[in-house]
Amino acid sequence: MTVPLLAPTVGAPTPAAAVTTLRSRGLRASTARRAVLAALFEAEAPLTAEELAVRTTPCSDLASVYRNLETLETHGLVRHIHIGHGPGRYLTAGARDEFVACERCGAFERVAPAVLRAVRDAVHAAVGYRVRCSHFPLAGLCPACAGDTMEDGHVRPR
Amino acid sequence: MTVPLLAPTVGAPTPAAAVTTLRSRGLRASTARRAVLAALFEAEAPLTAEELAVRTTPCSDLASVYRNLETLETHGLVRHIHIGHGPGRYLTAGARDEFVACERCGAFERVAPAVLRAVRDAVHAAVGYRVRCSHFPLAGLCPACAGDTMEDGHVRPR
DNA sequence: ATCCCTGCAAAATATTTGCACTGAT
DNA sequence: ATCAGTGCAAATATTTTGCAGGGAT
Repeated sequence: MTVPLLAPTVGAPTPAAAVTTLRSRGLRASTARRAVLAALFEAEAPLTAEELAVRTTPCSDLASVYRNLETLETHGLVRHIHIGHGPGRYLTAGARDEFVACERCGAFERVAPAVLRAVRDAVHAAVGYRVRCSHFPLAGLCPACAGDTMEDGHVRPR
Repeated sequence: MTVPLLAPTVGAPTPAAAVTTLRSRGLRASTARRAVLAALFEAEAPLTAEELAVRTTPCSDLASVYRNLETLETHGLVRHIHIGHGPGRYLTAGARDEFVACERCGAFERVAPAVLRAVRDAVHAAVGYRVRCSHFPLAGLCPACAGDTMEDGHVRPR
């Protein structure tokens, strides 16, 4: 896939703007590509390739969805995150948001840059790594799942 | 796989101790199981199921390695982590270490609990999640890869 | 002797690739 | 008219599961 790890966020505010960007790079605005872009811009949450294929048939099939997501990602219009063990989830690349994800239920949400600044500083000072949670979210338990945690560290069975 | 998310760390200091634990739980100390345990206790770093299968043939095949890792994990003798996109990596469950992993080169290392306390506090205060980096490591760039980072956010091509 | 555990093969999940054809430019 | 991009099928990678036979207790 060769996703640039720290590509500058290019992004585009609308599908039309994305199409313009594509053309300016010498890429074609095919029906399948437009359909994927439209679905991503309409989506309220990050979508899997499978979900995108469903929403774009008969305009696009799964293999083309993957190929187009890769192309769009290479050109900074799309990016994806990995929530737990599940399939990758794609989103438009406007904001370089970072995420926390619940290991137990798969819930996830955006984390404010300010919070992560503290995280980055602590980890950088300790081990020299530059933390970045925009591709692999910070893992943990969401409030609801953490509420199930008992004193001894077990998770209460549901 | 149903790995208990917050199972208490049982662990065992040696393969022999692990065998004792197995027997006390009514499980059998089969040749394949002993071979997997021996390989994990000898390993310097976390191993993939594939690597374990290679190191244990002809004592154990890949499907049995997976089944045994699951059993051993359920009983708190083994655990695994996910480094980037790669296959899961298994290790003995003695210490409930947490990790940071480099998204670029796959390097990883343990993070001191004290450092993560700061991380956990910051994230819990901000979004209510309880951060835990023992299964999905904190992601970022290792010092070497971060050194390749240029001012504008690009990663310098190699 | 019981039955947990094994090997082998096939399935499941997620993603990638080969190839001939079609549509955007 | 060109050739980037497409659909379809097959391949790849990781992990799981069904089943009949074997070994630990």
